[in-house]
Amino acid sequence: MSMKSDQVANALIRDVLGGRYLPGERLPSERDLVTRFDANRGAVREAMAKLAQLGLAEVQPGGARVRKREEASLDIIGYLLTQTDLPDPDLVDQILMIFNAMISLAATQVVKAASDETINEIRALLKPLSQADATNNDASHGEARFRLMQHFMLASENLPLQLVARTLFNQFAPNMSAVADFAAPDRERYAVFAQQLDDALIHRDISALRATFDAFIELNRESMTRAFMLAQRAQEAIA
Amino acid sequence: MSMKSDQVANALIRDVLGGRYLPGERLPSERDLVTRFDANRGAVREAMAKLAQLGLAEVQPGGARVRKREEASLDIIGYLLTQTDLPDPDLVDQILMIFNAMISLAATQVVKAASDETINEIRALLKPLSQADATNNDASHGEARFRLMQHFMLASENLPLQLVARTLFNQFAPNMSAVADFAAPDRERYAVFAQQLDDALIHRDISALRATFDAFIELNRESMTRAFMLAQRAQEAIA
DNA sequence: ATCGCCACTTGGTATGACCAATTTGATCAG
DNA sequence: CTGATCAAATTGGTCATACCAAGTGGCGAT
Repeated sequence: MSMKSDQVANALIRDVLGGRYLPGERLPSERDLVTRFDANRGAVREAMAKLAQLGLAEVQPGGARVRKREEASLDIIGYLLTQTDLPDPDLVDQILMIFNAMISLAATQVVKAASDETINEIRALLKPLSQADATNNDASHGEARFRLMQHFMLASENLPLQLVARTLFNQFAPNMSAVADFAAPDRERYAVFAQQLDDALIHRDISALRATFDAFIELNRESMTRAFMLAQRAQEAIA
Repeated sequence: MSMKSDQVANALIRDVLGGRYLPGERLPSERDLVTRFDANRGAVREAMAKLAQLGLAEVQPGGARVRKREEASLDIIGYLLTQTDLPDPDLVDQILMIFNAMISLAATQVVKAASDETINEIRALLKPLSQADATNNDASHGEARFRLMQHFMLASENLPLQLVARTLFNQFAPNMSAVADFAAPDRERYAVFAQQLDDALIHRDISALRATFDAFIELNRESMTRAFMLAQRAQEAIA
């Protein structure tokens, strides 16, 4: 059970992102929302403050107005993903693209500046991914990938980069459970990726690193697209 | 004059980011903050809600605790930049790095998918930057650069990418006024950049595009570093 | 049709009170 | 002395009510 102010905020966010209130339009007054949600004005105010902080509304004496979603905070992504039953594949693709760009940037920084010790730590994390045969199950394979990315992030020592990546991941992950079941990792191609990445790390070869991550992005995108198709089909089968 | 709740929030944010309250530590109770800031509890609660929404504090019945800044929202960047008189050069460098990665990604998407018309629109924006001589003043040169980047963003049609870039820019720009005066654009190198970018756009050459942006990043970084040194010196001259 | 004025609406703040969850610290059993 | 336990104090969450200042909108005068 969540707080009342959060319930109100979530409902309003859903309405705004769903297009019930269009950009520039006036939002109902706090006193009206009190009756609509059967809440206290304090709770409604906290909800409105949250919308304002998310950049979804501009609230002033006289009334609150909806802002364009392009002017909002990154934190609205999570709400956008939950607007529909199944997350919008295009949006997921775009998020993955940025996420990979962040990791690629982190990796570049690591190759440029990290100590040999750090490089070796990361190389150690590549081992579980370099075996093409399924000695580990899908879950542990996923965990290995996660640890690898996380280590790149930490080693980059770039706070805003970490914030972007974390924000995206935290909003992304919980919404992908419906699709995750259909995303079996392509171990062979991951193994190739791991091998190339290892080489790039050893020689501190930035362009090779970039090329490897580009291939990695494609791999991610393909498996995601496939998983989405399967999830879609499964959902239609129910209906 | 801003709202009381904002004043309280800003003060608390400053304290948290400044290390007055360490991660894991308990924040003062809302009732204590009421006396400390001479505000009512509603205002204090809205301030605490803002801290929670920024990911700086975790607030539960029983007390609020500070969270690690790595777990915060991207929206704290602006506050981090204002923590000191002059923004932290390292942080600025990191932000620029991400910002350029975003534009580079946007440009990649544009080259991959945009219509010829869009490509030509962007090429038109390159003209003011392709002249090495100072026919336009520094301000209009800056505006031309801004319009170029903005057009890439819009043309990418990638919402999360726009959100990341906008968030960073909006928090970054207002804090760089103290340094901006010392950042005269290197027109010659920008002209080279514009020419290479034009070629990459014409031939839709992604790798050339990447290489150009890499050079652009370096150009940005160098001019920023130089501007910071000059600003630092000017500030020391006052003191 | 335009401008200026005024009543009304709206958000911002302030008190005071009560509930539920958590924390705290004293107490007690081992 | 250590630990588990339980009751009291503390804390956040919600509610009701009231007042102020800033913006809105409609009215009438020009």
